[in-house]
Amino acid sequence: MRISELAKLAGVTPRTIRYYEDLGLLQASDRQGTGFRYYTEDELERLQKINLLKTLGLTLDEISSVIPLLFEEPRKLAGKQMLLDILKGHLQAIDQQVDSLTQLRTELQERIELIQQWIDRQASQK
Amino acid sequence: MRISELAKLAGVTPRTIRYYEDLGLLQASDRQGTGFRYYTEDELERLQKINLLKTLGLTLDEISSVIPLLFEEPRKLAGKQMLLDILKGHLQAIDQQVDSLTQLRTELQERIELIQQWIDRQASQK
DNA sequence: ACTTACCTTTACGTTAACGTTATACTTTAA
DNA sequence: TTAAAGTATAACGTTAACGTAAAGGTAAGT
Repeated sequence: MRISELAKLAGVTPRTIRYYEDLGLLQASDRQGTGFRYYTEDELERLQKINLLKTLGLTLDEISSVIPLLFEEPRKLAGKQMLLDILKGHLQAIDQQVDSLTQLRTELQERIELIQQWIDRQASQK
Repeated sequence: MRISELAKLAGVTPRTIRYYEDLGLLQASDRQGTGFRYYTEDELERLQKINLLKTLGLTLDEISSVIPLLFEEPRKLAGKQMLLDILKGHLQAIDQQVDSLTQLRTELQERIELIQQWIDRQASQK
């Protein structure tokens, strides 16, 4: 597929895809010289993963350091204990984020009930 | 306390605090004319909440719409069913984000184990 | 070969969220 | 009451993550 189709499927614009290519985040699977860029399902999957990481609050810079660890073949990554530590660091960050979200969730829930009570009380008062 | 102390406690700069004031996100508890701004624990708590929401990926604009619902007294919010719906929307968004994080967590975990196996295999091979 | 619809690069523009001066004013302590 | 340390406003600067417009190149069908 070409760039516009990929863009639609991923919910972004062609400009965004080219921008990611400049950053080294996403390469076209086929390209001859300065011709059109062609993509496959693999690039779509990778792009969707990038979008997911963005909604989780990561910058493109941070994503650049995580994405390879998720898509590169293990044997190319192996031999580097450091990478394992980085991944484990991300794991911890995720756990902490889940904790924060869970706490915020509780707080929101309490607030909702409080306001609901207020509404109910006003309704029964007239 | 004054602006610099609040800034330190919250891990931001004074500039950031004034910027939030411009956006209507955080008001000083005491202010005479153009004199110094004074803050209390309440503002610290609110500022920390803002920081939390930021790490969760919300923009300051989005935070502006959530913060009042968390800190305003219920009776001022009541009477507006709409607000309840907004809060419930945020609840759903949080649940979805937790799901995404959980899935990413699993993926990371699998990756870690894969790489670990590779390292172990290489170690036992010499 | 030619049209049509997309695509290419280049380059300047935009917005959010502050950083960084510069200049003047407030507080507090001596 | 004056010196030192912190703070005030105003205004221009910066970076990330694209948007947008211009000028030309490509691919596919006819």
